[in-house]
Amino acid sequence: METASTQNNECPVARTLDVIGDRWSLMIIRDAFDDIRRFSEFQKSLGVAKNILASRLKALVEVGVFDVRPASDGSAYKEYVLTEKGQEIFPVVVSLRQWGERFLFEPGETRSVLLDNASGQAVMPMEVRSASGAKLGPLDCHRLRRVDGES
Amino acid sequence: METASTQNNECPVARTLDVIGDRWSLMIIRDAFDDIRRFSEFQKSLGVAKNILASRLKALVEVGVFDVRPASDGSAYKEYVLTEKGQEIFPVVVSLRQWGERFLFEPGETRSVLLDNASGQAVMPMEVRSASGAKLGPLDCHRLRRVDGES
DNA sequence: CGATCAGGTTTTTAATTGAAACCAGTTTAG
DNA sequence: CTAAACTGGTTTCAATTAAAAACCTGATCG
Repeated sequence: METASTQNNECPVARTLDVIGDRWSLMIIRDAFDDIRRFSEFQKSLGVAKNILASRLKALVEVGVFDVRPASDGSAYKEYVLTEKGQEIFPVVVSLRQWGERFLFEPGETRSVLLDNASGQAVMPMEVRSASGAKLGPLDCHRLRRVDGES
Repeated sequence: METASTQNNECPVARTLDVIGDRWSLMIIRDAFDDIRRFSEFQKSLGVAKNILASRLKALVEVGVFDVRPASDGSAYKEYVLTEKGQEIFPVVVSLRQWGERFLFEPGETRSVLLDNASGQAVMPMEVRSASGAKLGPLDCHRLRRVDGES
């Protein structure tokens, strides 16, 4: 599944894409945020071939994004639930969603929107911010190669 | 390139992944945020086959993420620069990066980090927020199907 | 003028995807 | 209690896609 070129890459973006960056993984995770847990539910929702779904779920479990556990309804079947690591993908999915909402829909076109349960209002657009809270664009940042844990 | 199943999907996440959700597109865009502009620079940075790079750049230009224009150094060659639509992918790339930094590196391992030019400090972790500014987790939100522009 | 470089395209081969059939264990309906 | 249907897959095979390498055209450099 992983390519040797990106696997040991020191760029975190590359590593992330290697783990969850294929066509279906992020769709599966999106569904999981919508409380889908069982194989057949994922398959119905996504329309993906069962062999592909099986291989993706297996990979996502191996990498620690999902846990497999007995179904909560007491049946003998399994369910796939996001680990904390998986839940923390939420900002990625929301930023993908917001970009699509803004640039990929015609005015008047039907779409699904993400609402805050408490207020019923749409969530805020996500922004990159500096330590002091200022909004940062791509030109306000730079990458630096660094060893973690250095003094 | 696009699948019929996701193309007319009303889920913005699905549409976004259809446009920029393949193995290389987001890597190309990440490089663009790092001021890479020319074909040969992308190729050298990514190590991707030239035909794949060419097809991705072409698709990304068609979809309005990149503009092609004459090289800024006055030579007869081209360069690929992000449109506004492309620049707005920044939050997606940063959230991918931050997830990878947090979950995909061992302590002490070399990585690249993203710093604010002004302060030299790392950027803040991205968060999903409600209209009132409260941090929202996946359980605090729900999706709703809606027609845009309704009164 | 010849060599080299930028920016691809074409060809060929390898890997991945997806559809469909199949299958074992589980649950439900009668 | 038994047959039918459902769950969660695996296997097989055809078709699509990706990747490597060779090739090509025009631009630039020496």
